[in-house]
Amino acid sequence: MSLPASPAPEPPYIQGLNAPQREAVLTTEGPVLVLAGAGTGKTAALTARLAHLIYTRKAWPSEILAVTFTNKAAREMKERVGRLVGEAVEGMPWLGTFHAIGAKMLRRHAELVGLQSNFTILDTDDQLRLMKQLIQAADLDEKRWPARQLGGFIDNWKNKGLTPQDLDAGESELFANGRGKELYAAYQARLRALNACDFGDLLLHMLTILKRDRDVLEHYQQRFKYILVDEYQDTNSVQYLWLRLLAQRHKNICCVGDDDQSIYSWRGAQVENILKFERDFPGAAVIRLEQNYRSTPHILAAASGVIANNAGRLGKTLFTDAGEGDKVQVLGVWDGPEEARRVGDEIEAHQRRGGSLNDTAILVRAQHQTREFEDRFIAIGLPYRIIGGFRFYERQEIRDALAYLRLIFQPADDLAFERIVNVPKRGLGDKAIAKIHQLARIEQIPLALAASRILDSDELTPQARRALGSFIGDIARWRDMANDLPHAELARQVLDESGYTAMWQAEKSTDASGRLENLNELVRAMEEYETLGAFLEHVSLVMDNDAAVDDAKVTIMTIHAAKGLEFDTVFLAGWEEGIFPSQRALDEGGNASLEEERRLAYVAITRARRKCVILHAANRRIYGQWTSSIPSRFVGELPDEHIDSESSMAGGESLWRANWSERADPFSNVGRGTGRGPGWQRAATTGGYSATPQRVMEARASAVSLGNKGRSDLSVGTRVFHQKFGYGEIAEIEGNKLEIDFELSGRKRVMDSFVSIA
DNA sequence: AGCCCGCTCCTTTTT
DNA sequence: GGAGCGGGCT
Repeated sequence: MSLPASPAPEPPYIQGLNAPQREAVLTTEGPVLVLAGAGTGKTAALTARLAHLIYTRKAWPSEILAVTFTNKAAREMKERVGRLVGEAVEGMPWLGTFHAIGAKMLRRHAELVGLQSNFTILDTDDQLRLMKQLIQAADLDEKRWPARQLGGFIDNWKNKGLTPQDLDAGESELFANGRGKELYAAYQARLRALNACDFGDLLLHMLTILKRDRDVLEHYQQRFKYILVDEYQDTNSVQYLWLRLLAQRHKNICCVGDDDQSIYSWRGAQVENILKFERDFPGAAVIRLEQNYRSTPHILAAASGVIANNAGRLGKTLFTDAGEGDKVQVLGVWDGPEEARRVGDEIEAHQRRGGSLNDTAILVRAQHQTREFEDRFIAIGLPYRIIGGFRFYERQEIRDALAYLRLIFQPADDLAFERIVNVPKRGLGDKAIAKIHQLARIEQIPLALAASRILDSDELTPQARRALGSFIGDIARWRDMANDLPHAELARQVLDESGYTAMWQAEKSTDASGRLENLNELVRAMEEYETLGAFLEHVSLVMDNDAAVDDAKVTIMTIHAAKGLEFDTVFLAGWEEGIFPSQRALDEGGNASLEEERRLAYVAITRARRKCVILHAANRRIYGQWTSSIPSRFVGELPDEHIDSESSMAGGESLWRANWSERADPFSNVGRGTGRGPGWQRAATTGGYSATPQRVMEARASAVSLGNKGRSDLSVGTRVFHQKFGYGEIAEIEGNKLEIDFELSGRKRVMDSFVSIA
């Protein structure tokens, strides 16, 4: 940039940035790769960069393409840029998620791939139903070739940028003995007929257009003077190809990312994209953000120690000015319930010291691990929130409601028709629906049209005919109303008159009221949108169900969901072989996926600002079976001088750690059984450990024998807590079996591992 | 048309 | 252990 003769006062967005951050902001021309370690002020630098481009008039807001992966990131960036540059700048039209931007472009050029611009964006459920139909139509056994699997392959192909025509025999061979290509093509044809897209299409169709249509490509190449990409390590092939094409003209592309935080390869993300950036964009400036503003030195050192075991990193050395702080705490416990109990205890103690629950999180590898904590926290009345699960628009009631609206606005939306033709129950069974399908297929007409035609025939039973007749009549009536009612009001009436609201009101289950609430929220949200189309786009692409952070609650979530977040205190639960690293990763992905698990561990640890507690249990119930487990290899990779270890079992913890430090990878030679259950469990029973150091076996044996001996912390008269039976007092002890007088449920005989000291 | 039972399969999931 | 699914029964 050109500098005035006398040093100008620093623009506000530059203040408070360190040297490399400034460099990331001011190096506007040419390709730039910003390697931003965890907690190094990446977002601050990114938003300042955007502000700088606008402030210095290098580009209008509408000439900057800024892509993120999450709506949350996009929203945050938009807000922060707005704050830096002021109201003068209207929101950046091309700042958003890849998918939102893809949809926006595709609506403008839909006809180039055989769609209309008002195409529907399908959710996973719709896709699955479609694929089931196609598998049936192809006369395949759905048991052998499940729709889910086909869906997975198609997703993968789309992530790689492959259309059906691009598939080679090898790819096609993956599904149904080489019929993959045919089914993929059939699926795409069906989508086109329905004027619909799935998520993958939003990017793939657009890529097809950019590759095929010079005018469109040149238009966007010209427009986007500057391109900015967040979380570059998570980009997949289509996204990469997109960016390469779009950046071709001005070559001002700035990618920000951290190869150590690449945890989405299973979704098609290619870490290679970030590793080969300098080759893809010759002359690229590489800037490293290494000063960490988040965590204490011990936490940082623990995380660095773990990630150092990965090969092929670009390499960064994080440092911090923060004061010492506590060491990372490693806690070995007896079993899952004790793990939850210990975490609960610590949080309650934190609360008593005046700490807030909002700055505390429990991070797990897999969703099902949240359950143990949920049970415990309900029992002790500790407020918590679980992040994850269904997104707003993935909820059954929301999809049903949207299906009504879709059918009203797009009579040809067969998927919507199928979804709600008998919801609520109208007495239209498989037989009646099969007949409608048959007619639709023969006549090549939409289901809704076939349904109204079939009413004129005597194909249906009188009962079915009456039901279908009134359904079709209702739809037509609502379609008329749509012309002069605001769409929120229309939705309200449709839900009422269709009996859909009544259906949930009649339902006694506990979640029915929540569903009614969701429906209300859906209608309320509609009011804010000009058109139904705008609303539908919002709901399927943008709307998330992040529960408002209203009152103080502990957050429980997966490590994946925690990426990009930070908490004062973080509990990392279930650091055991087979759980984390997950058995699937060890079995299927080889070293590459072990390294991804390790990056996950790195992400997990670096979420903590002040306090990080890592837990592992000696026994855990896996698929309903009690199994003994050994600590994760990642526990062994934590540098000794930065951790404090503690075990609730005599001698157990220190013995385990000794084993790990002796050998880099005691599992390198574990046999891969083909039986069911976790691999190490299989290995243990099939002798797969043969070449493993003896002491691992001993450690395992001691853990098991400890189990048979019973717990030393319990004695007759001890007051205990049991998940199912509540509080009680031990009346008798026999090995690891207890006789307990429960306050509410009387005397019961239970395993000691099921109780905790109250 | 709808319910119940038994079999199967279990990660992560920004859009 | 438990959700989801298909088959068979009522």
